Amino acid sequence: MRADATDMPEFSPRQNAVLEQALRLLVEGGEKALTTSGLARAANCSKESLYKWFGDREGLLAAMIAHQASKVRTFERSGERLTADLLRDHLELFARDLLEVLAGDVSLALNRLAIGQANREGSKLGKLLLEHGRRQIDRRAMALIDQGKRAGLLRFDNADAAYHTLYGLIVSDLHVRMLLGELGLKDNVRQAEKAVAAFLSLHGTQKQSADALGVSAGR
Amino acid sequence: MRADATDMPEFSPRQNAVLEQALRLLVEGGEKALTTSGLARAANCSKESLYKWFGDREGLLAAMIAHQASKVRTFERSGERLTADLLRDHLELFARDLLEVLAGDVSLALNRLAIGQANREGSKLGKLLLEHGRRQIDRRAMALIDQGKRAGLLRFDNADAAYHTLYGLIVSDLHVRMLLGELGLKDNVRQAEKAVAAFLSLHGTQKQSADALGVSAGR
DNA sequence: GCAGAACCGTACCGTACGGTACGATAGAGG
DNA sequence: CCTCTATCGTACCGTACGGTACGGTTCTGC
Repeated sequence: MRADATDMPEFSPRQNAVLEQALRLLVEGGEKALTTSGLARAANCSKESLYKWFGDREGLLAAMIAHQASKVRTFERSGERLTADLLRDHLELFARDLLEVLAGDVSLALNRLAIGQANREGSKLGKLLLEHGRRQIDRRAMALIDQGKRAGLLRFDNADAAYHTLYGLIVSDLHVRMLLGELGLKDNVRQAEKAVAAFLSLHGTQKQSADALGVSAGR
Repeated sequence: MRADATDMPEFSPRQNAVLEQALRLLVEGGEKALTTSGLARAANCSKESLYKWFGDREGLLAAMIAHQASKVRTFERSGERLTADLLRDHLELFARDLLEVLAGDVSLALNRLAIGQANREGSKLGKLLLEHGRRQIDRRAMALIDQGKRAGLLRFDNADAAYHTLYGLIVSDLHVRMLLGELGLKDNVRQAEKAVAAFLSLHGTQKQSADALGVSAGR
């Protein structure tokens, strides 16, 4: 289950159940629906226990983020010999997963919560969300494009910059739009394909067919 | 001043001054600092007037967005004959302006406010922010890349998709990171250059030097 | 079977917010 | 000079939140 032994408290099953209820309340009604009284009622626990377990409200929010992050594990299946097609497949899979994660109810709700809490410089929640939520996905992508470079399929100077390019091509302003309440894409798969095609056109070592880039006839 | 006669109420000078104070409070202390009592105190007006002018708290927030949007006007200087260098310059200028706008205190505060308010499907504030705040910048970029295509300098099937590609290359996940409390880029200019170089590599009709793409030696 | 801890449900407290009401003040118009 | 309107400052109200306290109940270890 848990690959790396990242310190962190870890919560009891009972506490996890309460955190799950908290996430449900947050998803369904936004931050204003997540009150201590409401959570105690929904989770059949006492407010006293909430404060005993999580300290205060901010501690509860932090625990919710940690709890949610602990549920998401990315399998790093490296090993296999990379070909151009295989690299493209993995990149597209990553893109689809990324789009799916960002569009998830819980992810959107937690991001809205942390963003609403943040002011200029220094949101505990924001930092926590970035570290816990992003680290997994970042590592997966970085490992992938690094592998692509070692296999001679990608070329770039700065792996971090290349990753940000990939991220931007996949997500564009979609994340912010969804955070603001807009609906997601109709076709994540096509978006993933187009983003990866563009990325390979920029950083791939092999000639890319222009079809998937949408620069010639078609669709 | 106002180019297009977009309906909308427009506020009196006094009301604008109050809205300016409201923005200041929001920027300095986040949403929790923007209370009706606090605003009345800061702006030397009565709460009664606030409710008379803006209806209720949500009306006030909407008025703040409208007020801020009314201050941002993009000059569409078209006309001139486009060359490849000119197109690149204009794209880079657009990229720099976009990065600067997104990193602005007021923009971040308003986006945080609207996002914090939003839950799944249907945030009045979110829709308002998207329409008022984004329309200007979108139109400017669309006009630019459309012009580029007519001049034979760009090629793409879907102008909207091309614009989103440009946007993603420029912004990547920077906007969300800043919304979460992270600091902005150290060098907006370089980011703008790299993004435009990548965009031209994808959709330009002329060969792009690989230098600016960061794929060869040279930092 | 019993002691102790953990926990639940409820009641309670102080505070601060959104929104309303009211008397006082100040210009504008005649 | 008088009146009307707009606004200010303050006081007020109901509500609902975060956080605490307490008695009753269940669970655990011995």
